[in-house]
Amino acid sequence: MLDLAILGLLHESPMHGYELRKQLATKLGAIRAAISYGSLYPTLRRLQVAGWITEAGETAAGAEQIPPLTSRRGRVVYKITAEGKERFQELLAQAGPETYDDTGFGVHFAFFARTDQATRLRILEGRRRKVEERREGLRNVLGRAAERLDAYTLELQRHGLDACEREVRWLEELIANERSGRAPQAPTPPPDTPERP
Amino acid sequence: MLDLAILGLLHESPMHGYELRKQLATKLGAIRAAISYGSLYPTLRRLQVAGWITEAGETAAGAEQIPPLTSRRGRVVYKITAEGKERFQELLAQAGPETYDDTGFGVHFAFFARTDQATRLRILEGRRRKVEERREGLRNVLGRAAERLDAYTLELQRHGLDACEREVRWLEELIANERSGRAPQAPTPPPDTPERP
DNA sequence: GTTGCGATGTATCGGCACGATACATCGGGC
DNA sequence: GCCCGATGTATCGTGCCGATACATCGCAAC
Repeated sequence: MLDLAILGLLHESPMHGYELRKQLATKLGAIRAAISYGSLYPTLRRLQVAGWITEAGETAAGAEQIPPLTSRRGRVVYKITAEGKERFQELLAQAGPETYDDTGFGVHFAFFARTDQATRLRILEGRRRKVEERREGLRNVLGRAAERLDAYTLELQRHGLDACEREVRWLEELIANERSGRAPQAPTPPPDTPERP
Repeated sequence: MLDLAILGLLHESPMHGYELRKQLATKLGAIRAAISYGSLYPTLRRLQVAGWITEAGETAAGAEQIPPLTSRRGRVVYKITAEGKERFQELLAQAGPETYDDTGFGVHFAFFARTDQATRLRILEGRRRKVEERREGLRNVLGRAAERLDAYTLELQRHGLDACEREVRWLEELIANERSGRAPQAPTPPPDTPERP
């Protein structure tokens, strides 16, 4: 999952690790807190040995003429390779089971702008299916096993069920939008075009 | 986190691993899918060497007189010890940062019936604080960095923001209920008591 | 009646991600 | 002059996951 996210961000522009982490935090802020360095740097190394990214060096205007001033470590800027772009598309389009869990779906969705409509529909429907299953499970528990659980546990299930139902509705809207070929999303689209003078 | 969940379930009754996994799935169905055996069995071992649980053997009515019929492996039933019960209370009441993330809070909440009101309030408020921070982060991104993100990413943030706002409202309700000393929760409590004849 | 399949049941292995920690530089406020 | 918070790279131990292996049981189809 990290592979996809990192390749996606480096697809937009080269970056060093620290910056990558910050961008990841804003781009995926709705999904996960912030990626740990204990995940980031090993992943970068993995992507590098696989040939999907390369070190670009820090040779911007005004560097390099003072190379070992104080044995400066220097930021390591990574950029995506051609193979990396292919890998990115592959990861983005492929649909394993982990594509539909909370994190996996979130990451895929965040890069929907780089996919085709068919893939978007496939992923949205897969996610819907998974959330519906979860919803049915919660409904069953609330229906049949309700008397065997305490009030707090039940309240937790109710809240979870509510979240599932909301997400399904949200997904339905997105799917309808995709099918009608409309723009990504317009939250309650305005009755008439306000950009027109 | 698994430690708390397992000790909590074994606190209710002794169980073997498979059953534990199923109960966990229904009790925490709103929080997480189902615990992996690759987590469950090592955790059970860990709890056992720590002295918090013990093997209770499978000596129910009608076993043991046919011990090695076909070299039967036999189910391993675990039960909680007195130290385990202490540990459970300790884990349940202690509030580290991981107590307030999605999973951690969910597990704690699922066992709220075994806590005192002060602890419940502390955890509910800690969780609220954390969700509020997340909410503010999303509001900032949607406000300031909106034009630098594509429509799908923005929609993801909107959906995340909505979920945060809902959860904060939910927590507010729960906190108000706790403070008023009322029963755990009553989703729009009925106007008059229907259990009375 | 046997065969085969799904549920029950215990267990390990490789790999990913996390939190804690260490270390170094830089700019600015006190 | 000094410290502190932001920037920046990196490793280590540990928890948890998915895949996999293996064994038993009841029962339904043939």
